[in-house]
Parts: sequence; structure tokens; C-alpha cells
Amino acid sequence: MEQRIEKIKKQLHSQSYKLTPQREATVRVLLEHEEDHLSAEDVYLLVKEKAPEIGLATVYRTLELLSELKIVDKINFGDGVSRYDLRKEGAEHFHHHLVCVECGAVEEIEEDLLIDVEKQVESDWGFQVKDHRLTFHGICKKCQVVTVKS
Amino acid sequence: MEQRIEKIKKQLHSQSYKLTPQREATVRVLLEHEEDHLSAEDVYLLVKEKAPEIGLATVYRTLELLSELKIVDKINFGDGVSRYDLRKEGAEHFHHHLVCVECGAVEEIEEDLLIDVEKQVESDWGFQVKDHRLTFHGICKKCQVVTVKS
DNA sequence: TCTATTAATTAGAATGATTATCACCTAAAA
DNA sequence: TTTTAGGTGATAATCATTCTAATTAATAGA
Repeated sequence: MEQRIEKIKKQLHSQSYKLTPQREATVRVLLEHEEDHLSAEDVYLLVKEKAPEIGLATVYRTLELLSELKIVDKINFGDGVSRYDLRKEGAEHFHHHLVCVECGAVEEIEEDLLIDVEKQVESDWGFQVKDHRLTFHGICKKCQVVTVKS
Repeated sequence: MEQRIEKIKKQLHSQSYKLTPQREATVRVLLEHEEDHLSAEDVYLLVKEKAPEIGLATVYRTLELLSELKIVDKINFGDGVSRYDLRKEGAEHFHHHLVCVECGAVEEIEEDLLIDVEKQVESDWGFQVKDHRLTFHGICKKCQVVTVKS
């Protein structure tokens, strides 16, 4: 935990941003909820427990900043809220998501499945790919069982 | 054009919805702007030219309905607005998008590039894929030229 | 250290997209 | 014709996000 915060601090400093107490509190919340896909509101409520004087706008600004620095990924599942994910150590890209249309669970895929597809896009469309967003909608393992049973 | 409207009419009827004049006007606008990615507001303004008495809420309701029937796809490029695309004749899935981070242009890919990836997800993660959303962010052909020149 | 300047913060107002409500309307069924 | 079930338009309400103004903290230079 502390090392990762230290690292993020350096990333901020390298762009002459500071790791203020509010920003640190926000980052800590993200680290403690790496598996979840928190909305700005969610983050705000969690940060407030440690740093009650923080403002919602500050959380938004912090998430926006972290997003620009590629420390977090801002994602959108189409439910009208942006969600923020810590980018995994060393990851170049967005990870992918499996969204269950039955129960709403979100699973993550760390592996990059799109190497070949990106190559194809670059050669066939002349489009220089920088990043991607891939989400599958379907039925997760758990819900498949339920469906079969009922 | 007329055949496609006829077809959409049937799709609506099959779920006991009606193709009202407002709905038809909305569908016509979508058909006439198949290549664009119109927001609800855009659609509203265009429909208003033909049917000035239509209300914004009706446009939203119509787009939502068409989206449920998989006649249009509701997409989200993260700019805070939902956009609506007519689904191509016979297409099972969402098409993919190439969004240029320089000029904002959006190009479409009709081909389904994800057949193999979907198979892999189904076998490796036991997730039954129903649909997908794939967007690439990068630099389009045009902007690559400009970048090289300058 | 003191001071000027700049960056960051907060609370709350403002904005913009979307959804809900409600009174009215229409078309077709009974 | 009366009934019924959707549809519709205007407008209000809601919700996420951004902006604003005033305040405070941090920093660099004298």
C-alpha cells in the first residue's frame, strides 16, 4: 500500500502536481476498493469517512487528474455514471469487463485479448490505436446455473 | 427507405407497439443520418423540422423503445451524452468504433472482429456473451498525416 | 522570517441530460 | 358509443457533473 502511494506521489510530482491530504485520502480509498467499480459519489462517501471535510468537487477533480495521468481509468457502463478503476501495476491499457445482464456483477479481465484485433485495425483501417474499451454483456457463470435450475 | 420503415413497423407491431407519426418521423431522421452519431437533442432538433409539434420527451421515449427492440444501439463515448445508432440490417451485434483523440471523428467498423475473443471469453471465463461494446481510441488516418507534416 | 503569488479547497449554485408526472388525446375493441 | 390502453406534450423533478466565489494553504523570493 505505502509503496504504491509513494509511487503515485512521484507520478504526480513528475508533472508538478502535489499529493495533498485530500488526494492521498482519495487514492487510499481507491486502493482499498480495487475490485469494485466505484462511482465518484461512492468514492466521495468513502473518503468522507476518513476526511469528512472533503468536498465532492475535489473528489471529481482528483479523479479527473488521476485519470489524465493514467493512474485510474474512467469507465462507463452506460448506466449514466462514470466509474473509476485503479489501473493495475504496469498495465498499459484498460482492462476489459464482463457485465452480467442478470445480476449486474462486473468481472474483470486482466489479459489483453485485443493484440491481434488492434493489429488488424491498424493495418486495415490505418488507425493508430492508443487505447481501447471493451465490455461484454452477457450472463455470468453464477446466473447461468440459476437459469438452468429454474 | 420505405421498406426499412415497413420492417421496423412490423417489429414494433410484433410487440404490440404502434408506429405513430412521431415515431415514424424519428425513425426517418435516424435513417437519413445513419452515418452520424446523433444525441437525443440532435434527433429532437432534426425531427422538429418535419414535425414541429413533437416534444423532447417523446423523442427520448422513442429512442429508448427502439433501443429495447434492438433497432438502435445506444452508445456512450464518455462525453456525457448518449448517442443513438441505427443497427445495420441483419447485424446481430453492436458495431465497433474508432474515436480519434485529435479531431474527435468517429469511424465505424461493421465487421465483427471479436468472434475469436468471444469464444475465448466463453471457454476461459464461463461467461455467456450476448453482446459487446468495443471502442478504440487513437489517431485517425487524417490526423496522422497532419502530425507528420507539422 | 515576511510577503507576494500561486495552487488547492470548500460550499453551494448552476448546468445539462435524462426521467417522471399529469392531463389530455387517439385509435381500436367491445 | 363507451371503454380501454397506449401515446403524447409540457413541464417539473432528478441526478451527475461542472463552475464560481471566497477562503486557505503552500511556495518562492526578498
